[in-house]
Amino acid sequence: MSEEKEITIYDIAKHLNISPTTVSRGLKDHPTINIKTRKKIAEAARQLGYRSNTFASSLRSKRTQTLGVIVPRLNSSFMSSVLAGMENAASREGYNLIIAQSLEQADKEMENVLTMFNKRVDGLLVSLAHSSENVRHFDMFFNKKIPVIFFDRVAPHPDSTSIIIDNFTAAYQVTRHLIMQGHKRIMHLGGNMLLNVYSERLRGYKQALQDHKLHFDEKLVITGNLTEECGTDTAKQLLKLKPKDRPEAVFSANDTAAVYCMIALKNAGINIPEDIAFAGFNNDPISRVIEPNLTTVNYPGYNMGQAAVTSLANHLNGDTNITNTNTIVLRSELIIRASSGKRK
Amino acid sequence: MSEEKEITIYDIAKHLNISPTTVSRGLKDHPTINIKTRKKIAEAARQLGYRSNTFASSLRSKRTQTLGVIVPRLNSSFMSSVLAGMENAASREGYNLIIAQSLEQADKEMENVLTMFNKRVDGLLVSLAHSSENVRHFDMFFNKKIPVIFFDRVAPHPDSTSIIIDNFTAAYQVTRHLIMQGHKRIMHLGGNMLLNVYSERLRGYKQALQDHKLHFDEKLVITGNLTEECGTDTAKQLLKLKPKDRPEAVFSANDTAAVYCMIALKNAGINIPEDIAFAGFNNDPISRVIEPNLTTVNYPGYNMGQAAVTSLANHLNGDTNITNTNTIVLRSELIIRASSGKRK
DNA sequence: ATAAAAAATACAACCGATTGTATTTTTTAC
DNA sequence: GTAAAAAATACAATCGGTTGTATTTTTTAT
Repeated sequence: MSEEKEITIYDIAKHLNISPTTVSRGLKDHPTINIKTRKKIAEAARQLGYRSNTFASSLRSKRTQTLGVIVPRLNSSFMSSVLAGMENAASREGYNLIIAQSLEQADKEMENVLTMFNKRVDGLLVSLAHSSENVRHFDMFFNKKIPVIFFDRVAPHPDSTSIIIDNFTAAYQVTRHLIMQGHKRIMHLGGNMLLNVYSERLRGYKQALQDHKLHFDEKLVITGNLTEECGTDTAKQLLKLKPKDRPEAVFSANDTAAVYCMIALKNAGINIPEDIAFAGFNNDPISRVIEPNLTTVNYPGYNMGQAAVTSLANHLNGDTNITNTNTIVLRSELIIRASSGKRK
Repeated sequence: MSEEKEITIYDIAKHLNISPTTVSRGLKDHPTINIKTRKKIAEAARQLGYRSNTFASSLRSKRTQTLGVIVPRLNSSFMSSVLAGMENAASREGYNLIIAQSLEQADKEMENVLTMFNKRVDGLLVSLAHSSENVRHFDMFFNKKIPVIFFDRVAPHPDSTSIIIDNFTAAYQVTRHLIMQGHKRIMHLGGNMLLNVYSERLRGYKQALQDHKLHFDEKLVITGNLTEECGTDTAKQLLKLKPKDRPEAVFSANDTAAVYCMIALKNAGINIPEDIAFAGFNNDPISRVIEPNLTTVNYPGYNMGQAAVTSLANHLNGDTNITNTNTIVLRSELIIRASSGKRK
């Protein structure tokens, strides 16, 4: 049963004493091949353990049944959900995923794009790196009309579709919720404002303040990289202030920073939410472990991954044409937990 | 700038008036090609908008520069670290990753194996599904001498290498630590004992008890799927017992179950570690958020991913021969935190 | 200056399937 | 029975790199 050598159509041809052409056509049920011959070929193929060589055939055809995925980092709770959803949909649609990470670096992202291009992926799914200031490195895809879908961290481009949540509205709702809970001086801890996700959240925050006649104070907006350290540092800043100068609530653009900020404040004896309320973004697992549990926005990563791949696959199958679709907005939801409770 | 026709090495050759062979070798920095020629080729390639045709290349070289990865689930903290490490190493070694998840189902795993086989991956990296009772479905790889590396959830096989941590010793250390803290009746919350990782941890637990002259009580071993729910359920069981019958400490085979068990117990007014101490496994982010912080074992996922890919790549490059390597054991470490403190 | 060694480049076969065209075989029509 | 039409099969070029070996060019040694 051990097969040392790869079986080719030539082996089948020799075995049946017919030509390779007939075998090739027979294997794909070409109508000019006698039906009895086709049966014999199929039988021989199975018997000999033949498997088609996709490279040889792809040399001509164009499709690889492979999708490229480029993400900033693989190891975040959100991204791993996205990938799980993508893999699930891809598997269902008969595609494979080639995955690469940009590590937030624009040059690595460019490199990844090139690799995907050379690998002849049928389509590309991208969440942009921090340092990607434009999307010109995707032009090779656009020029060749290979579909590109941006998700989460997107950039507007006429030839591509974006899949996002409504960050503006989500942030608006978070902020409004905090306001409704009686908090007036609300701080926003945001990310890199060059990225749509963070700038939109800031915009939602501002709009909510304005709509509720609250003064927008520039000093209450801090931007950082939203890591653990960033959260801890923010806590340090807060602790330097006199208690009465401290904001009454903090709306962080992600859960990680919120949680580590909370931990540091709690260690300093500050009560949450009585002294300072908190809200985050993403609905990471840690948001349900921190005490008090963190109010946050559920970010449908799994669905986003599925949606992205499904759209792409439909486009490639010709079922729908994605070039007419500019943006797909997924539903997110505010999850209210104890951290955003009322003031004492 | 729009390129209708694909540029090939023949076009570059003609353009520079040299042979296609030289172009081919020049493009991959073959040392026998003059460095000035290489530069000229690279320049011409960029100018003409050349992209390598991987099909043609794979057809001839029989190598796809692609590694297959099959994991139970993509969206866990540990697995996403592993993948990040794998991607990092793969990128460095010039390989791409095709990733699929088995969702813990043996039949899905078999399907994935077949896909990877037909995609002609150069090697396979696998963490086994819960329900995989044997590894016969990998025989097509073994027969063809395509290297397979198992990591984390492994099965012994003469033709493959396993990359693991020393689960036995790690569990031994956790248990010993709990004993040293003064805990005597220690419960073990374990996973599917058909999997090496969980059976080894149980073994380490037992051995530590024995070495410290503690009686092993079968009733103190519970097995489950180690999910949040499993943790919560375990807490319910514990709460049903009379306080004096409760174990003094719980050693859970992962952090998720430990943390959710702790949360449920805390909600019921039980103090940790004064009433019951806890220790987990994996060093998930949640272990540093739960209060008290969870004593656990740091599981070097990122390193494991890197090590797996690096070994595979070295083997494929012929640098080392992996068939002589049975097992690679990575260092793990006990991380002592407050949850395993002394009894009141 | 010349032979030997090393470096650089070229030749040509090859990987395995596809496809337009040619050839052979079978069927149909008269 | 024979020519024309239809069906079935075969030939040979092709896709675009790769690679062992041969050839040419350059460098080194004597």
